[in-house]
Amino acid sequence: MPLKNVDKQVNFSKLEEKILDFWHKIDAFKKTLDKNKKINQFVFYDGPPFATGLPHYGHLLPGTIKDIIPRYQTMKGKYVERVWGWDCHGLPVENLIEKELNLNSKKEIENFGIDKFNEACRSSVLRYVAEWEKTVDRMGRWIDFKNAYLTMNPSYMESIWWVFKSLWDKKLVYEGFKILPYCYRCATPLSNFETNLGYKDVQDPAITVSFKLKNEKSTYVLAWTTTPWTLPSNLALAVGEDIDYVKIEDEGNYFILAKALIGRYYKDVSKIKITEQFKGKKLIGLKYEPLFPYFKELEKENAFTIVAGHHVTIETGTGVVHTAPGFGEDDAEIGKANKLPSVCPVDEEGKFTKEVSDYAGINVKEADKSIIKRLKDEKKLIKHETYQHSYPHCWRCDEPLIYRAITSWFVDIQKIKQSMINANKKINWVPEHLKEGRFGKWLEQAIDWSISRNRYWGCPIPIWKCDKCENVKCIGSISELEKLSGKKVNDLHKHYVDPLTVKCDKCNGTMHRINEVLDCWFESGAMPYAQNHYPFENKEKFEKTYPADFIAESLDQTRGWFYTLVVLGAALFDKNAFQNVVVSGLVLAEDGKKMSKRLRNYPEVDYIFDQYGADALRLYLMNSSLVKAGDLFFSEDGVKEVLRNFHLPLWNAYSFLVTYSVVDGWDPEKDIVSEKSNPLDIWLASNTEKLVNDMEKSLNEYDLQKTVRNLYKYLDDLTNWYIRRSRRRFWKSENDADKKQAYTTLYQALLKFSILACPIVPFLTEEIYQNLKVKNMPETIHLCDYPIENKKLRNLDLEKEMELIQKTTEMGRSIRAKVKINLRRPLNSVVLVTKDMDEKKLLLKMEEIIKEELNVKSVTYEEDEQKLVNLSCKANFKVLGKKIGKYMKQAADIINKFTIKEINQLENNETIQIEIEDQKIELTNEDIIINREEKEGLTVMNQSTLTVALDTHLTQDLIDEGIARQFIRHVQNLRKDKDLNVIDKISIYYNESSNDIENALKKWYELIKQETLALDISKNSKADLNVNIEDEEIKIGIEKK
RNA sequence: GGGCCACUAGCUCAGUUGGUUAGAGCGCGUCCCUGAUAAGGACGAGGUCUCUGGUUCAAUUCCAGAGUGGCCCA
Repeated sequence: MPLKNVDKQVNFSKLEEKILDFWHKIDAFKKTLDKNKKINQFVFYDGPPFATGLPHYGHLLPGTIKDIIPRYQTMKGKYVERVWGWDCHGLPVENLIEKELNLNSKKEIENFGIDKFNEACRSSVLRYVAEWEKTVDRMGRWIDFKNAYLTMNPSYMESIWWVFKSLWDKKLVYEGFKILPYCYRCATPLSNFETNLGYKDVQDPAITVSFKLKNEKSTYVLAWTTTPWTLPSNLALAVGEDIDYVKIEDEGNYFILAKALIGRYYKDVSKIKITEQFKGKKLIGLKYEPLFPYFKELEKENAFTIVAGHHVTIETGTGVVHTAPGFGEDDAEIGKANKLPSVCPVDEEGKFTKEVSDYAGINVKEADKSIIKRLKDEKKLIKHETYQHSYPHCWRCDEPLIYRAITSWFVDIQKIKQSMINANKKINWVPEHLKEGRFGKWLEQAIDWSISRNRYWGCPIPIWKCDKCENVKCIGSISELEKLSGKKVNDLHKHYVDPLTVKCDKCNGTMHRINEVLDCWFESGAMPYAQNHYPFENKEKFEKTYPADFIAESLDQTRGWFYTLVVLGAALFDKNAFQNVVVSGLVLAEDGKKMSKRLRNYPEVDYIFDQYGADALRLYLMNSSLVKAGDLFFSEDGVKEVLRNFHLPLWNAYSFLVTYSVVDGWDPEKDIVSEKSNPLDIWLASNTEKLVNDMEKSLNEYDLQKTVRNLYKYLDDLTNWYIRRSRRRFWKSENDADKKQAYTTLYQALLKFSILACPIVPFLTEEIYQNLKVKNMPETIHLCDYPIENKKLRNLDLEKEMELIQKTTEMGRSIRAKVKINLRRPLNSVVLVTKDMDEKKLLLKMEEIIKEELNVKSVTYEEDEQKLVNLSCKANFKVLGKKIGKYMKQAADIINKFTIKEINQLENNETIQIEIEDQKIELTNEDIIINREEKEGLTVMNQSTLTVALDTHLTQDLIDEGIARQFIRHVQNLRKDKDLNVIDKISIYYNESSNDIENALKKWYELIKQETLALDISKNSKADLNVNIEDEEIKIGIEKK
């Protein structure tokens, strides 16, 4: 069947919607999966997003990458299962439900009922699924939503238990006290990645208080803190061993502080009396009186002592650090090192406990003020300031975090760190620097992973503890729990499993589950196992699909999913969970700020789809450093540009083929010819194979930016060289052999290009394919095999030749521009000057193209370039530098002064000897670079060995032909203005004109008729359009016949 | 405070064994071309390759330090 005519006025967005319908109708995605089912797997894992928000560019970006690579691999014959996943658990969901149910604390949740709360979470966690599916579908991403894994499914959670138990059995889980950032409103510790979400600049009170030394008269050590509420828990003071301290006398009292910080407390340093100066070492071991009475008795246990601390600096405060081991990481470490006790008199909700009797029940932050007031009254407050610093806040409720000792469950990262580092060595990171850089560094300094959360909607930690004895049991499956509890278990959520008790096998006591649920990152990291319900089901399948060949997410997952995948992979199997990872960067708004709904500083995703389509967005995102973890300022103009630079040229090339083939009745079913004799055709075919090669290379390297650029480059060659050069071959009226070859070539090029580009721009290429495909070709482009380079079609010489011709004609055009002779006016000849015989041979071969491109009657060759250019030379630094090293500079000076004679000698492969500091250096042709500079006043251009000169001498014939050509052009414009078809015949009219024009028209009468499809040309008053030919106004007009 | 990345034309970015005329696209200016093209092309202006040191015959490139920005960690 001949090709179907296409609409030149194309709406790409509408077209995409049509294609989407088509895919749905034929179930295209499924067919591409079935094609390679179960053979040759290429394993892809999808990282689960939360469905609590709507998808945005930050999702579409990795989503596009996650679509392109699997599409490509599918076309390479791989079976690429793509199953979606939803992250269901965790604080984001809880937070949302709390707001909706107007619950403001853990107590309120518990009063409300954990069961009701959890069910509320369950029922609304998937609220935006429909929107997600719609958007993901619209962007052209193929992925299976129907079988999506849910982290809240019992089977998924059971696998999580198995994972946990495996870690437990390997002794990789322990319970410990850790100082953790803690949100008292949410009553839960936060993971380190969560903490980091909420750093804010805030002002806190900063007070300096005095600690009275024991056994020394009126002597006080000054310490500084921004958390006054931790002072009741003070158990030590830390000093730097090598820091200089001074004792100062001030109105009968003595104060000790770091020498470097005196200025903070005394404006006039000259007036103060320093009575002593010493290193911090001297202070260590001294005892002081507790500031508050609450833990006085701990003095027996070594509290209230001055100790050494590595973290002490003279950056802030007094150089003495107040130490409360229950409330700071450094403090806790110091406490451990000095065998200090630890106290933590603050409850879950951030209120002081009974131990601190005066403030019991008061929120610690609120207690700050009265603590300060009391210290002031007791004259222990030396200074009260406000301090601005960056302090973490809860990312969900905005309350300031506090640091406190918490019972928490940990994964012992230290034990498996080496395995993680080894696993990382096997991972191919794109971009590469992440491997040893950000991710590698992160692994090296990884601390133990706190995996317990004191929350509700999550996977319960499967640990049961005995009420009476120390016995602890980890349960790793539903059946084990059923057996031990004697109850049927259908659901593993907290409100189902917490009531289940187990009889202690050591003391006959009752074992209850511990309170905590798992960090939801643990669940997403366990996705390779849990999505298959491994090891309870799908053992074989799992083994075949682990590790993944490919994953892609954005940079923020370095500490998230990438990390947890690596941790669990290393812990369970001593393996890397994925082999290749493409890391995408951040999509920022055009103003360089974060995209913000509130600021409306970016166009909505749907708007972009409607206006420009998904292909344009995909290309735009892929053709940026986003695909190498770089940032991008999203710009609507950028998307629009894609339409201009990719869609339209491709569409025009396609519609060009279709338009003419329809006119000629050319039919790809019957009229494909195998022979190619025109160099342009051979070149295009070769160039297409080059593209095949380039695409394969860049896609195998996961370099999407390069991939897109390959396409752009090819498209430019196709439209601006091949088609432009070949136009006439398509509209010559005889249906000769050359024309058939041209159709065949362009057809094949467009078809192959479409197939090559279809993983990246799946819609546009499908549309083109649907028209181009013939019998026995797959029903969708995405079922095609990805092309393999056909080396037989490659013609490297020709590729080079064509480059030379392009260069030559560019130079010629540039000369025309310079001397202001436009291309329409023919010239007698172009003179090509080259000494390079190979080059000359090529030029000879392509003479026809050169003549046409430059509109000259003949091409002549010249060897003596010195008529046209001045020769000079300089050293070839790269070559010569390697040979002679430090003599380079002097050699360069000598070479610069070489005369024509010496240059010629070298050019004729003779050698020249020069001498530098008694060193004899032999110079050859290779060691210099010859510069050619066009002689002034000549119409000449030079690039390396090739010089192009135009003979600008005009004859009457040339002038006449130029006139005729201009006349033709005006007529063609008229045809276009009047929307004539390319086959419509016309009559041409013109009015009175000078003899010059008259003569030219007469002389070129036949040419004009032929070019414009005119039946006749006559003087007629119907001519009404003013045009300018050779500075003369005439009127012309046409009429359709 | 530490780590990673970036810094190249007005804007967005390429630029690998270090080699002397540093590129592309967009934008701007001038011109050309238009029988595939809501286009296309040519030419031009526009660069201390962030700065300072070092290594080297030679540094945009390698090293060290500084600055600015982004991200991450604390």
